[in-house]
Amino acid sequence: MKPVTLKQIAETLGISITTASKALKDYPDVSKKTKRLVKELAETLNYKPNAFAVTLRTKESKTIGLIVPEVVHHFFSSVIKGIIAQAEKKGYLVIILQSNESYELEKKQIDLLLSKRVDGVLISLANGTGDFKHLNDLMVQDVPLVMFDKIAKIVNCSKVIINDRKAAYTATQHLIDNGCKRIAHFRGPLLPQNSIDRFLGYKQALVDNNVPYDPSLVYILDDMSFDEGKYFAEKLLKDHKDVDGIFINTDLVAIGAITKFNEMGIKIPDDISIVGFSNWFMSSVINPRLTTIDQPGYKMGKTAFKLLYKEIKKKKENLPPNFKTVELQTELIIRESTKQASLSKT
Amino acid sequence: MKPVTLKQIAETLGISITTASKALKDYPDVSKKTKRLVKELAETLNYKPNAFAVTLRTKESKTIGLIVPEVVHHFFSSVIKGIIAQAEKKGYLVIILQSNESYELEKKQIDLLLSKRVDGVLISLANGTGDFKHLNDLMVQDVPLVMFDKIAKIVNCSKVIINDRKAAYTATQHLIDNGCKRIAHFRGPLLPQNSIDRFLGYKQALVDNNVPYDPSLVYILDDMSFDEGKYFAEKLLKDHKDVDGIFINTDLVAIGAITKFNEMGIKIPDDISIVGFSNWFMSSVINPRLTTIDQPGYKMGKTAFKLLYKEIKKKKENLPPNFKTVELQTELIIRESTKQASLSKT
DNA sequence: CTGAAAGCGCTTACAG
DNA sequence: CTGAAAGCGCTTACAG
Repeated sequence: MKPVTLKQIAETLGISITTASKALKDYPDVSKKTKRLVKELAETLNYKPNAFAVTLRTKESKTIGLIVPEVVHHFFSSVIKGIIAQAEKKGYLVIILQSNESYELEKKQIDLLLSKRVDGVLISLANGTGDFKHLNDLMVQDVPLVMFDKIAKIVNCSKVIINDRKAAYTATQHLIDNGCKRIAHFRGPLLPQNSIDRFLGYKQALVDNNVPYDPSLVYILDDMSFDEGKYFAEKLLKDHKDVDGIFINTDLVAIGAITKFNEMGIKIPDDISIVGFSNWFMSSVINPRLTTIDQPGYKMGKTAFKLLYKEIKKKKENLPPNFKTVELQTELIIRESTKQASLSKT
Repeated sequence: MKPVTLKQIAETLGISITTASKALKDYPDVSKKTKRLVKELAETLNYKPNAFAVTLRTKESKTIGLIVPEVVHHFFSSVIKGIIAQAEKKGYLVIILQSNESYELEKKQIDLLLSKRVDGVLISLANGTGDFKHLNDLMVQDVPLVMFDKIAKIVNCSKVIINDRKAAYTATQHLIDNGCKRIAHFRGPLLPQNSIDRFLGYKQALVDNNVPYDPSLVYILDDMSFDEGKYFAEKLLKDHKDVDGIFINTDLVAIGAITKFNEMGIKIPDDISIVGFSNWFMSSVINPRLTTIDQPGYKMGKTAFKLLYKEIKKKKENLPPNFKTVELQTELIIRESTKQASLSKT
């Protein structure tokens, strides 16, 4: 059965399409009786306006696009959940695309979203993304854009971030407060802003505490996977017998490292203290429970949509955009993988 | 800047819109020169056909809807990834909605997708879903529907499932083979077909092995969460001092139970053997490593889209639908949370 | 209070 | 090889 159209309703009732349309939308200049008739019939026939016809007229698709590097990922799936929840409240639908950390894919997907005439785009950049022309395409076409988590500082748009540098500083400071002298860092790939910032925060904390910075203690990971965590944990011990602390980007990697250390009989935190990043719930389940930085994914998703929504509204009202960068709070969650600073001080 | 239209291209080149349209789509009856000119200009202006106008004409949105109970969930996010990947290959976009296990939300979302004129719908039912009228709306409007994982047997459409009953039977048999006599079952809510089937498989295995079935050993969980796993692990031990095995729906719950047992000093598998379900990667990380049933999420996603694609094609060619139920293979992954049958037999 | 008409941006059967 | 015309299903300014 073909979907019911306004025309059918109008013909059945012997009125014009115009009146039928207005009746459904409660225009004040339609009689109560007509409204009732139209609405009843629409209900009976299960009429739903053809969203494409509406969009074509109104230029509003009530749909936004979302590009994330990876869907199967605790942090991003939390963000997705936040975005969908908030979008639904405002009557927006979300098309989700996954860049697999690839610049090429990301570019294609922006194109796709552009041709789908989405009302706005939310993006967390791929690790492989080094230039931002594809984002410019959005700007040029006046499609509102909000970046979150993995952002590009140069791109002029609203952003939702955490203070990666500060969070990493806090994490490293915590290790130092626990008496660590030789602190390694498992960092992410070279391009993403957040792995740069976390590295910078780590380094700064060392400098501020007069702990010598040793580049050979910094390991660059590609996948940020559990297996990489295991691999580099073992490698680190081979390279440096004297490490006593590690600040690790992403709990998943940290849990890999803990697993390997457990297998090797290394005691955590007695031999090595570990701080992770993200506060994935598994980090409170692993043995020993992982000290980490809490990174609010769900909230980030909600906030990102809210910012996007504001810009969509601004655009509709022909107001100039008002780019904002919202910084969400992070928190150090102290657990068993570090000696508790508070205890060792008393 | 407004998006470029066909009209602008045609006017710039001094040709008709018709010809411009045909040139871009490589119709054979357009001269090479015209084609070249049009294509070049389109490229320069970064022209992208307005998808809504196209859809309005062609009745094809090249978009499908996906409804899952929960996004932040390892199994479902794997399915999502499979679906997006496969959809992209065929040029389809995916709108993702989350029902939060609520029938009401699910219903609303079907409505939304219907008004968005998606070409097809993929769904895994909410736990709260007890009737299927909302799915009928899809059928009536001739929108292809494929269900996966949490399906309704009565609904007449294509499905992708695993043999939950057989898998649960295998899991329970494995516990019995390991000498377990008092086997508990942590099952899911009452409505979903898969928690019913798993329960049935569990029961059947007991009966076939002359192990008495004791209803008080079956616990019904609501959330299937980590915390519920902990809670019921403790409760189980209070209720039944003599349990020696548990078959637990979902690794997440099983990991909760293991965590609680570890805290309580219960030895796994010496005191109690445990088999989980899903083969979430954390199950090979937890201590002891969890014996479980492997449930192929990514593959399920790919398969579900493939089935949907076939039906979309059938519909376009005005062929009758050909509903199929694809059963994906599961596998028992034996790890440390059960005594290894092979070893104990030799 | 009602409706004819224009138009959103495309595609395609048809005529020349 | 090219193009005028109809139409997809709506919305809305305008006339009556």
